Amino acid sequence: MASITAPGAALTAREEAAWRGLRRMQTLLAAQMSRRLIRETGLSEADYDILAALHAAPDRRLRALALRCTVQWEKSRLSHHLARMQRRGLVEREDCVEDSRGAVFGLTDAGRIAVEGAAQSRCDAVRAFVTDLLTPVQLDLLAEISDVIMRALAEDPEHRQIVHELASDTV
Amino acid sequence: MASITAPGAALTAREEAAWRGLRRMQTLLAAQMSRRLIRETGLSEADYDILAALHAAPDRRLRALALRCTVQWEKSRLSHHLARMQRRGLVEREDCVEDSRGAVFGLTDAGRIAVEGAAQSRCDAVRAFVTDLLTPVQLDLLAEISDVIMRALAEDPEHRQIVHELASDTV
DNA sequence: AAAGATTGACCACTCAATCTTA
DNA sequence: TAAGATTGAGTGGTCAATCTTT
Repeated sequence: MASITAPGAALTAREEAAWRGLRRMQTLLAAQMSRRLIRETGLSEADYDILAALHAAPDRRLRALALRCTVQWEKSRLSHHLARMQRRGLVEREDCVEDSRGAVFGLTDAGRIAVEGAAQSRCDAVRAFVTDLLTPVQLDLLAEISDVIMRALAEDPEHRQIVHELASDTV
Repeated sequence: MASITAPGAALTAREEAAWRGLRRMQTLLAAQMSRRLIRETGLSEADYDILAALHAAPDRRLRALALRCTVQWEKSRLSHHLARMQRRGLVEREDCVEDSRGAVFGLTDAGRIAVEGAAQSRCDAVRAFVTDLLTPVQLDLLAEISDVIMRALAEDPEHRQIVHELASDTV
């Protein structure tokens, strides 16, 4: 349905089904996962990603740059998000000693408690909506498919800049 | 990495890999696809979904309600988005004759031209980033996986309301 | 000049409240 | 009162411009 007269060649039914299915699943999954986690833990997935990265770091503190490599966000997004998390008391900002241009962010006690409390919820949610539903074979295949697509995206000129930006760092 | 002490049971490496892979792929894919389509066609994916639905409709016009069933959006999102598209001259709003509460939206000439011009770009982009990269077997499996997850999401109480809202309509 | 980071304007989405008609 | 739709406030994201340090 809804296949407009495509001069070259339209998507086959198989392609359309795979693409529409992927899109709808992705949207719904993200929306519901997000609502559930926020309700149960007070943290968004974005919050969790940041806090988990800090939690795993040597001294529970990381440079903004290192965080950016981990979560792979635009730098302005990271900046805005960290500012909001700081206001909520989840992280704290310090100056960077080895490079005064830099910024270092550390977990506050509240942040540590929040992320530790959220870990189980997240795990349960992932199980309920993804991993428990698929056979081991499907699970591996899904990882493989994601990987193939990711690789292609990484080669797209659009993405090159970001990769390049990040590549020039010492993490 | 970043697996915080989970009391119950943490995700296995296999699960983490599949989940993280899926999330990152999904984010990157959406972002790049979106940038590419906007650059090439001036339409976002959301725009395209709406215009394609209208284009496929009997008289190139649909009630907001029918549109909502097709794209499965929150009603406020649809309302805001249609208002913006109307401002851009892509759709036009009329009153609904059989139910004065309703709203009917139709394609403008500009809208028709835009969506017809975008069809090929969209098709190429889907091919380049998804369907060309996968074997037929992977493609079918991907559709199947999406379907399984969608089904589970649809059973979640969170989603029930939306389904119920939409179910009470005559499309 | 280039790199690390921040800022402000703007856009899109969600939630809850509202308005109108059935 | 409930259904179809709109509205406004609040949140999170992008882009481009900026500031400071290297």
